Amino acid sequence: MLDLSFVAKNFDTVVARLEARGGKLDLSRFKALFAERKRLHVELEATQARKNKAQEVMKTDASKRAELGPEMKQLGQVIKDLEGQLKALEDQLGGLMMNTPNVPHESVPVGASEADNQVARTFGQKPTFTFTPRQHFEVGEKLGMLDFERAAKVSGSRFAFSLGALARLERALTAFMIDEHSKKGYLEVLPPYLVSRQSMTGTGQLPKFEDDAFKTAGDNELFLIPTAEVPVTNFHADEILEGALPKKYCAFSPCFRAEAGSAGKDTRGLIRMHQFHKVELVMFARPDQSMEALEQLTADAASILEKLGLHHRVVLLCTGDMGFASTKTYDLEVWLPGQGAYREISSCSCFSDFQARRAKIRFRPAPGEKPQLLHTLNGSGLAVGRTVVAILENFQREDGTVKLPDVLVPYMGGLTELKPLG
RNA sequence: GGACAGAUGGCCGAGUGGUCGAAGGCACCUGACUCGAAAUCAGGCAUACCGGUAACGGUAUCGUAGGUUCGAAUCCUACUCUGUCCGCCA
Repeated sequence: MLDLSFVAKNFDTVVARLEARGGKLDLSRFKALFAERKRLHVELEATQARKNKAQEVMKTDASKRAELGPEMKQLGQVIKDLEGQLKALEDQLGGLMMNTPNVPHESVPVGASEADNQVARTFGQKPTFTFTPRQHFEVGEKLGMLDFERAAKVSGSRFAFSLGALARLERALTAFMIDEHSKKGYLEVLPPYLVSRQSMTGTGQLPKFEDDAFKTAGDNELFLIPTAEVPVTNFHADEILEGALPKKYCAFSPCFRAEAGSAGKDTRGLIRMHQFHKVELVMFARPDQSMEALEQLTADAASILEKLGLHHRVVLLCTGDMGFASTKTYDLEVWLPGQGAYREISSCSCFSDFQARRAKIRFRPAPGEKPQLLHTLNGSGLAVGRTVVAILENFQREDGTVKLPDVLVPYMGGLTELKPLG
């Protein structure tokens, strides 16, 4: 959520920068609502002050109580009315702001769609093949290790069974990623996979994107996490962090997404699932250091791809392609030779104080100083399922086997390649 | 699922319907003492908004939402959360 008074003071600038995101956003009511809120607020306070003065008299002079009583009661009613009006206004204003995305950072290129994103850097080169590389689902099915048909029978579309060494590969990748990040000072966290409405609101998934989430039926409403970002960022909700920043966490979790609105997209394979695994990096940083933190976090995520030997590029998203809560985002896009395309495997974002304001996460700049909102960041480090995809497509051989990256061999119990299940 | 207890400032914790924005302690800040530190002593120290250059003044906030009352941290109702015990359970 944006800061109300900041928006009020810099209205034209804020609107201009939000419009760079594209889409429709109507803030025309903002100014009128804000002014009316202020007027009501002043009036309410003046009335309350009058009542408090009279109250003071009654407190010391009991004889006036009977005399002033009825008038006080009436004043009380006026105050209640004003409070009601004020609350209605604040609800409207709040609703407006809850559905308003973050302001893009000045270093973000203005653009309408992913076509306007900028490639910041590239690692490695496209591998060459002496045969036509297959898509990952063909490789997986040929190995007998990937089963979409039975998953459809059991759960429906956008689910998969992994079997044998491929299932193990997913587990190995997870352990590898967490070990690498732990070495760099990220504290491993195993978070809850179900969270409250409040937590989903804190990180910005709600109220605007409720359709994208799975939630439990029944009285105890809980949401299946779409990413570990939600529980791990909210880990520090309503807190004042006293220690050194940035604080760094990494968390493995399954992620659940309804994928409403992506019907027809990536219908084959593991790219877009209702359930997938992800190792997430989360940082809490000082506002004056959050941009450096984003560079660091992005580099830390990319280092996994480097160690796996996967060709990829780092893309700076333009204003039109960023997520709702983000002020600046880098995507890591890995090369998939089977698809002949770069695909997102990690998204690293700085949210400035947008999430911190919603979730009330603050820090104390120095002992004795006032707490202030900090900046939150996160990024995938990496999406595990898509990493499996990348390995299958990049390291496949003509005979259908797949060479495993050297760094994973210890995690695979010495296994160096995937061979068809016998 | 059943029974009971609780929710107060950064933390702990006291609190009688008006004298409570709230005792006391810890932490923190400033000063004194000291070569320096510790200890000790003195003072300061909640947040947000409004007005004011400022000093300062005003308003709200004691889990959340309501209610009673001229007046609520204090009484009533509902809700949420936490703790303890019992049951069930990986």
